[in-house]
Amino acid sequence: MSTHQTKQRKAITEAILHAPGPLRPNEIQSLAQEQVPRLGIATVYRTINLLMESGEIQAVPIAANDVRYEPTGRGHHHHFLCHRCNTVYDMHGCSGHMSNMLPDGFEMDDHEILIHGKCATCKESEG
Amino acid sequence: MSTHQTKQRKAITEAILHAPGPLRPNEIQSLAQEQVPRLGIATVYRTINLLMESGEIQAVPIAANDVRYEPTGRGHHHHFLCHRCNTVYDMHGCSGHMSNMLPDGFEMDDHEILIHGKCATCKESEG
DNA sequence: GTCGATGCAAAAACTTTGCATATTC
DNA sequence: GAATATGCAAAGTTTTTGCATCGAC
Repeated sequence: MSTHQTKQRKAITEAILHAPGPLRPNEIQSLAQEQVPRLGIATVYRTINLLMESGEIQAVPIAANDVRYEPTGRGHHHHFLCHRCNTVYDMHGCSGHMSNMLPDGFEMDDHEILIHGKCATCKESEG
Repeated sequence: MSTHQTKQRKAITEAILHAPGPLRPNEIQSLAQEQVPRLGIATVYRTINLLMESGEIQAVPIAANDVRYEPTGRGHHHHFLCHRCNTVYDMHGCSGHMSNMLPDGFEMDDHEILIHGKCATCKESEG
């Protein structure tokens, strides 16, 4: 199965690529609608699933009923969730010592870290 | 608002408490139905939300459309998701050096780590 | 007996699918 | 022109809410 390059797919891919952190499906739709106003949510979900299967993006589970999507290929990084503004930020500089937690006989492929707290912007505005 | 002690709430709480790792709502229902066969899913969700508000349990986001719930008070620990059997295991022994990733001006409250891989049972059975 | 909790069913929210039309190659 | 992609609407899922009844205190 080959795929066609459409303005919808381009707008969706670029929205995800240019975002500073992972986005929710409805956020992806809103951003992509700046390029394609009539873009439907079904196309967003279909495109998300295609991009997931092709490995171009990945899901970032943040909380109950809150999954966001980000491009693969930003290098190894982790995430910060601000509990005031609900933004997820990318963080770099993982020290990587995880294997001491691994139970005997378990095999690790990957790991993800989510830090919870308050971001600099929210700290400033609220003290 | 005070709360009543009911066999439903007891069964749900005990299902979560006695599980070896975090559970999905439908898994909680199935387990609790061993004590209360007519237990409805609405009661499960209502109880999950109550227990979350009171801080007795917490959500563990695992993947898109996969949140599980576990008791607080198991001490600091993290999770392992087996991609063969889809079980989530608790892991202890976090080394805890996260702050080197924290951007300037950000404040960290907590962190969670999810390791992906293959568990010992699946490794044995599949090689 | 009062107030909170439950079960069921309806509603809301989120995600996927079917299908006629439109777009890409 | 053939094959894929889209938008819309309908169907599936998951989670929440309304309400009459039941159960705890």
